[in-house]
Amino acid sequence: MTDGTKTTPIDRRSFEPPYAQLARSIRARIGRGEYRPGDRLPSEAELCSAFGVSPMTVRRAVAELVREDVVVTEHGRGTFVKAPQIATATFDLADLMRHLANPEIVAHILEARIVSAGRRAADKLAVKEGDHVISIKRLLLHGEEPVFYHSEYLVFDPTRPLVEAELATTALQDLFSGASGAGLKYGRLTLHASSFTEKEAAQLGEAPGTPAWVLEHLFFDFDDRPESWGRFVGRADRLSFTTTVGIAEPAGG
Amino acid sequence: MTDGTKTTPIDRRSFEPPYAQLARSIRARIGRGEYRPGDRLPSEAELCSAFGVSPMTVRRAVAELVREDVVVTEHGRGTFVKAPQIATATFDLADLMRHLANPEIVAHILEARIVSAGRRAADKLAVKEGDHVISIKRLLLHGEEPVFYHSEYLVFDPTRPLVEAELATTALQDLFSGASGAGLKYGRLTLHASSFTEKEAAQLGEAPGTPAWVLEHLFFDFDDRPESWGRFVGRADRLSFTTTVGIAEPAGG
DNA sequence: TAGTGGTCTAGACCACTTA
DNA sequence: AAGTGGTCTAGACCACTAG
Repeated sequence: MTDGTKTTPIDRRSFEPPYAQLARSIRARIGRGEYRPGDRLPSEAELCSAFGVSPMTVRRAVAELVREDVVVTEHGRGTFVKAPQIATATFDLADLMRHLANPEIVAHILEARIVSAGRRAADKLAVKEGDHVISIKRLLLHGEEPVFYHSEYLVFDPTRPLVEAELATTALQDLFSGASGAGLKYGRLTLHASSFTEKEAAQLGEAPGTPAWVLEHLFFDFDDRPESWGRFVGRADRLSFTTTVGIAEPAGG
Repeated sequence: MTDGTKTTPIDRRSFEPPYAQLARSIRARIGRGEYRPGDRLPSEAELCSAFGVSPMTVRRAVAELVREDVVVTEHGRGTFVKAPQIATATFDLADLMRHLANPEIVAHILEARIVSAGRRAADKLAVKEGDHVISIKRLLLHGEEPVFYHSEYLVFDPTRPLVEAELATTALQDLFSGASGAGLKYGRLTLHASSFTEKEAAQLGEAPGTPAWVLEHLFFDFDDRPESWGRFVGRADRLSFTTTVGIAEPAGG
């Protein structure tokens, strides 16, 4: 560094690769406040000579910090430390998964039959209202206690293999990890804050109007045709989504 | 490729760098179903010779697809196409930002004064119950219409510069982009599905019990001390979070 | 013009998997 | 042993920014 502050050297015998050590070292200096929001980091050339690594290695370390939203690079000017921002936070369904991946939770099929598509299902699945679709209702149980209600509609097409796979999916893990999705190209997920309908409340043994999460999913095949549409519904107060912006871990390294 | 299928060659005069062209090309092949979930991609060496680029360039392209959760690499085995997974979806606050970054929306300060910390605020801010803290209440208005209510508590410490910066923050943009956060190291954000309290409902002109989003935020300084704790509250039915898993865009390239 | 990040090359060595 | 991804080197040229 140009300021003469000691830098932790790279340990080439470590299991941790140099780019990761370097990223951790810079992250720690920011975390200790040695570089403050708005400050410019040493240039890549300086970092190269300070740590004795090649440019590509430095770039990889910096790229990692950029992904973490801890610094921002400006072409021709330098790399600058960012203040933690609410705006760029992301929440991931891992929180939901921790909740549901519990092996004690099982998916119980309440109903699986052919029905006439209602207006909304027909719209989502790009079929005509009244056309046959497959309806599957599941209850996700933790022991005796229902925790999520799942309602799903599948396009009724004997030439498509999705249905069998879906019906076989009683293990919740598969439902989420896409085991039945080998014929699917992409899906759109929407997270709503809502409250239980009468029907949902009855299934879950809750009061209608209780705050609820709704995770809606719509999957498409490789011809961009909708294949399935459904929603998970569960009590709001048992689940929240948490994330961190800025440098989460206490300063070290 | 080994199967003899035509590959789009790299255009070196394009504004789009080779690694991006290559990533797009592979993504398109997956999107067209030429590589299906579970299939192995050509090895990096094969991609190098097929596209006439160096190993690092191939790796960067593949790394991009890994980040997108479209493929997974397995050391010593190969790179494999993944089925779209619910489990790995992430939602980002950009949706909320689009909602709030509207220049017509302004933050109106309802109240800013020194109060005694209640139990919850004291706990979050690591002060004693009854200690002085600064309370700020804001109403986020779209024209005449209130859309979000914001309640925030700041540690009362004249040696800390945060307070002035926070009070000056009437522009909502700053509140989110961390303009007042130059002295902050990190923050924890939590997203709840909930419903309006009496007080919130009154402020927003809604009925108590209406479904609502709550975005809670807790920020720490460079000594890992809590600095501010607060929450945004808004109607649930005006906002949802959407994301995509798998290959979103129609096949091309 | 000098300094910065952005990209790429053409190899190298290693660790892991499979046969 | 052969093939795969994981990492790194030591440069190169370019585009952008600033004085």
